[in-house]
Amino acid sequence: MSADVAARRGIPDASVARLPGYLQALTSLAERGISSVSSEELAAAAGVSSAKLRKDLSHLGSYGVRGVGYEVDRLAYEISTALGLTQDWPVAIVGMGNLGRALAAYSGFATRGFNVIALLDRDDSLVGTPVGDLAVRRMGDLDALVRDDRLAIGVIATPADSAQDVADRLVGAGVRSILNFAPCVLDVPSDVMVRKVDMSTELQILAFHEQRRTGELDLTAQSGVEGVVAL
Amino acid sequence: MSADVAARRGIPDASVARLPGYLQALTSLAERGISSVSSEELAAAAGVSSAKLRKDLSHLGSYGVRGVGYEVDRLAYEISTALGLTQDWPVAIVGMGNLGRALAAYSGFATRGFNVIALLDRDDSLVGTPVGDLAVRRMGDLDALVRDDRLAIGVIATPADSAQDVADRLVGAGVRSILNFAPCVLDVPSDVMVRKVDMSTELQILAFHEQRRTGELDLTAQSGVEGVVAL
DNA sequence: ATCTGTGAAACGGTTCACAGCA
DNA sequence: TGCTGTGAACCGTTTCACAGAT
Repeated sequence: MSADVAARRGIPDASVARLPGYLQALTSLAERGISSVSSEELAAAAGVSSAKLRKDLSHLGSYGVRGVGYEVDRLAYEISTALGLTQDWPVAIVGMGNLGRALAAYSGFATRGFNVIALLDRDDSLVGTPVGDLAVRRMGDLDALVRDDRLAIGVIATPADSAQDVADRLVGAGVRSILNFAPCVLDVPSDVMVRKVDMSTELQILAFHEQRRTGELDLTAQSGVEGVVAL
Repeated sequence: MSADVAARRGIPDASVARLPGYLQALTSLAERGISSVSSEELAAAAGVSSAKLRKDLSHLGSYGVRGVGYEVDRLAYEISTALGLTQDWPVAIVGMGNLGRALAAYSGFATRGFNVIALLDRDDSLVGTPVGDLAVRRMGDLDALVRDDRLAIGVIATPADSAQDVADRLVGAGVRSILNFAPCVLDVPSDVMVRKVDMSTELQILAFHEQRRTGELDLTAQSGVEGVVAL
């Protein structure tokens, strides 16, 4: 009755999220002149278990050779194809503060499949300022970018309080994939995909574990105690 | 027989990862003068389902009132305590390239529970350069930072090829929590926690879904076809 | 009447263990 | 023999649905 996930070209989300890591590891292996890997070796390089790696790759097809392993170049090509990186995706970065400028200068974008075609800022006094190879443009240019340059992905690098407004403009212009660096939740239509990157969140998760670790010393003495509340 | 996870103060990883989001939402509500929320409202503000929110909060304790909801300040305090944000965590950023400088200038750190106490770079010619309030220091200062300033969290903002070396030095100095912005896997002892933030990975995940979407048009005509391979 | 807190069911993802192929 | 590809068991997470508190 319900649409079978695997049947409709469906790779599980968790697998998709790991494919870039495999691609990174494969690229690194290729640079070192290695042309063939076992699932064990590639898994170690990507920081996952070999069973997980094999299961992930099985969703793409059968590109390994039993008893031998995977050909590095071939597998890298297949993963690139699965991720849609055989074409270059035009990206626009919105918000030219510290973070936005750092992202604009980041060479990792161009490395694999992405092309920063525009830098935008809501503040018209910044418009025209050169940042790297590009000049800052105004938000109003968004529609033209989507129409003429097939802009597909927007990166929000603004403060939290203008992020929703920027998201609305991106969506209005036809962008349906957003990478959000602002520390807030974006409200977008259900057909728009948002991924969030937030360093405070990551640090807070680290803090949780760090705190647990240092607090452990006091607890080992009296095990089983549950009702200890600090107040 | 096996140690019960929940009994030993164990909050599930998935819940911990969402607590910062709840805290963000609560802070935002508090700023708007709202002092009480239902699980439904808070869940909407944090972008999750209300059932998930309630289950997450239930791991911290019973801080809501049935028939009423949660007191904003109280819940924010409880989550802060659970995350270990009642104390300020000293953080060092390693790598003073574009990204490192942007992170150093990022005000979001100080906002909640973190204090950037040092900026480091392997390149001694950068040592002494002022970046914001701080001057760049040499890697050799790490031991002193851990010993004298209780440095607990290291942020790696170097290129990929020096990230492992930096991680080794951080671990050697006694840092056991690392936030890695370099696009590579770090090899560290099992008691060291690493979290990775990688914008290329995030963009590649977006590209996958974007590609799926545009490819969909061709597939809708002939449903159920599985063996279509682009080669 | 309302909304939290939570067992129980359903789901998705991971790990196991081995059949299948070179 | 060696390593991939995969059904089946397992485990953590999410969702459901309602008992319990105010």
